[in-house]
Amino acid sequence: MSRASIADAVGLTKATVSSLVGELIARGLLSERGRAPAAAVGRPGQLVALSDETVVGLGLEINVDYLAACVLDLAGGVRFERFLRRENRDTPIRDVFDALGDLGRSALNEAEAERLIPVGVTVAAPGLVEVDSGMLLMAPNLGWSNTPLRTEVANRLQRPHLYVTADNEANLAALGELWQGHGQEWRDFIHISGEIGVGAAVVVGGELLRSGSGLGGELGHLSIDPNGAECPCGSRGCLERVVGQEALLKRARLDAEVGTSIGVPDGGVRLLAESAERGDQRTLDALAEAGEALGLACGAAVNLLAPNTVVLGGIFALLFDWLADPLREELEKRAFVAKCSDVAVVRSELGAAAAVRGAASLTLRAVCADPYLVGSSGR
Amino acid sequence: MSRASIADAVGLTKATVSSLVGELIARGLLSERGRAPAAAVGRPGQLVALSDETVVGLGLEINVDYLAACVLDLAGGVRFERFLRRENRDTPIRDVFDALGDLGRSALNEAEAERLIPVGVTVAAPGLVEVDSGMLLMAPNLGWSNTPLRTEVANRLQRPHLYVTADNEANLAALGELWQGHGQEWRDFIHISGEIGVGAAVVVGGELLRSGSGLGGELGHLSIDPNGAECPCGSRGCLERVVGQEALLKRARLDAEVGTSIGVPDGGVRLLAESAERGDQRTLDALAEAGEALGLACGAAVNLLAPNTVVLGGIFALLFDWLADPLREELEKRAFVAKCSDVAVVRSELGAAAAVRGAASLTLRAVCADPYLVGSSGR
DNA sequence: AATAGTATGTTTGCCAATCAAACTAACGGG
DNA sequence: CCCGTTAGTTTGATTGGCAAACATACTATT
Repeated sequence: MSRASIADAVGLTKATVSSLVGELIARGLLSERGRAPAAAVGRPGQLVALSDETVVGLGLEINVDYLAACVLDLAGGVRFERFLRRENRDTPIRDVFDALGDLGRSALNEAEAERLIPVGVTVAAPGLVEVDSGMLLMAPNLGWSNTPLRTEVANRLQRPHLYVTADNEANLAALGELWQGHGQEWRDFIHISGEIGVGAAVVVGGELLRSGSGLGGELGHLSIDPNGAECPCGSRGCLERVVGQEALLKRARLDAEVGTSIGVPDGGVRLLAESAERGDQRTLDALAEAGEALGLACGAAVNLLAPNTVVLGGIFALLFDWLADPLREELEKRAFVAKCSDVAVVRSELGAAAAVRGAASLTLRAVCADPYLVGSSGR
Repeated sequence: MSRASIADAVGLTKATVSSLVGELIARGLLSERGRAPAAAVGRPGQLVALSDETVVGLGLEINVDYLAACVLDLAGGVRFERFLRRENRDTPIRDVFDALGDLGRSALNEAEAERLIPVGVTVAAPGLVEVDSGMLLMAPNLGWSNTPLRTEVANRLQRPHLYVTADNEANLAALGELWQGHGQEWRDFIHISGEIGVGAAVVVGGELLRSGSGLGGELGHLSIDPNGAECPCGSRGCLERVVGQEALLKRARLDAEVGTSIGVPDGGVRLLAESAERGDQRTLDALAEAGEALGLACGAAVNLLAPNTVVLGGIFALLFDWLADPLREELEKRAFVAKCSDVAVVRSELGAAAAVRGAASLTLRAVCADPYLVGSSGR
């Protein structure tokens, strides 16, 4: 954008914008990018854009069956991204953190080798995270509880000046989709993260919904059949028992094979997708049922919140083709609201990468919100 | 509060607060109210409070079986409140508006007789309201659609300078509870309005959640039994078919009697409450079942949004004693989130009055947000 | 009763963010 | 080659808020 168009968009004067832009360029957050394509008449503007050669954010993710790291620059460029397939359930917690620390340090090293300045780190985890303290209070699918996520990670990165934040994986995935994917256009959407567990995050008006308690988003434990099978959570007929990765594998009778594929990238999902691709009936049935169950659950959420889009993320992004139609059909039936306004059901753009990307973006957003952070070493 | 404590609370200097308070007193929005009760040491502060003798807001409500009006002053005092029992379903729409107009005008007249200055009007209606245009797009329980709520009301009030707004009844009831009831303490709650239909509104962080489309809150059409009875909405097993006022009456076998009681204040609910009071088994069963169904539906909402409180409003406030226990029990079972943080289930403080109160408050909030509105005649 | 201590509210001068308006710069078209 | 048009900058004025000193009102101590 040119200075003039920025002034127009934010409602400040050209004069004010000019001086602010000047300051941000001096700090290296913005850079000039040639002239605008001379429109009709008048002097063409100087384009300014977020700089891609100064500040970067690091995102880290601990999930049940992988670790991930991602470095993003302000312009949205992915400067580093690596997934490390790894079963994190039955290994000692400190081994997991050691592995994540190694991954994070190598990401930082690569960034610094390119003369980029990391300004912060956000750690995503599949469970209930207390943002202020950086504690992972409870992660049922990981089997962890009361783990000091932030300090464990911070201690291993060897960058004491870096501010480390921790947040919930489902929330960060939605933010990833919001900032890196098409989220800005949707503005009101529900992002469903299918992994071993099933989570959801709600974006209203381009803003992530955060409850006071930091909990929420437990779509996986929505009861879709009040008299259905028992769930360890104490309820019956929970969505997760039908559409969670392990439930899907079991229902498709692929759970025997998956044992042999631990350590294979995208172990379980890959198996499911391949089996569906081959036209295996049991798999197709399981997926159709899952789509229907998701539709029922989404119906509840849509009736309550009336988003304009439902985004299928995580493993559901890979399985989208088999889930979408039954989901839409059920949603149409169940959601009163969907009769007045169209609700689109779409595949996540980032898939399993959404959460790390969101994590990396979150730190960068903090810089955008307060550019004085840069240079003043962390917070 | 004294000026000093305000300064402390909002983070401005005493100097700044002093000058702002001065301005607001000059405009008549604040007034001094004697000295503070000399605390320990030091000079006691001059108390200032929102003035109760200048500005008032008018709230109007159209519901299925009544009309209502309410005048509130800035201090939260109810200066006028009247409910008009009236069956609005099978009467001509213009008759309804005429009656509402009369009610509104008499409210304004009384306010003006007390030398109060009405600054705006908000109309609540049980259906989908497009706030910008003031259109009632659809009100299934009223049988109306595409009714120009705002202009119809504005034309009948004979106060062309007054700005009239229209909004959804469930939303306004939640705002009423937020601003006039205990909502400020809860901050994160779900307000359930039981009337002929069942609606819900969500408050997160002291802020009402509004979806972009203006829809949402259709808790009544949550499917609590995917294979249950058909609902006119096209789905099956909708909550409203079990807990809506007419469903309750039918299940309690009181629907024959209710015909004879049309025109009686609180017709249906009163009957239910009295019958339950008498210990009528069918009524008690119906209410227990309803509580259970509400618990299941709330479980879904709680899992997703993790509020700390669920407020039962509308007719559910009157029936609270019979609904609460089965509701809590079911919620406990169904809501994963409720296991980590306590979710209180409480009776609405304002009951059926919540929506008009919220409507009246909403206009006053507009004044608080922009005090320059006062005196500059409407907007 | 005088004095010290503490907290409230007001006055004063100052600063930084923003604006309006005039000005310079860059481009296309008659 | 000048004119209209739009982009960006310079200039001086306005303003919301701050810090610090002051006046005020009350309690506690001597």
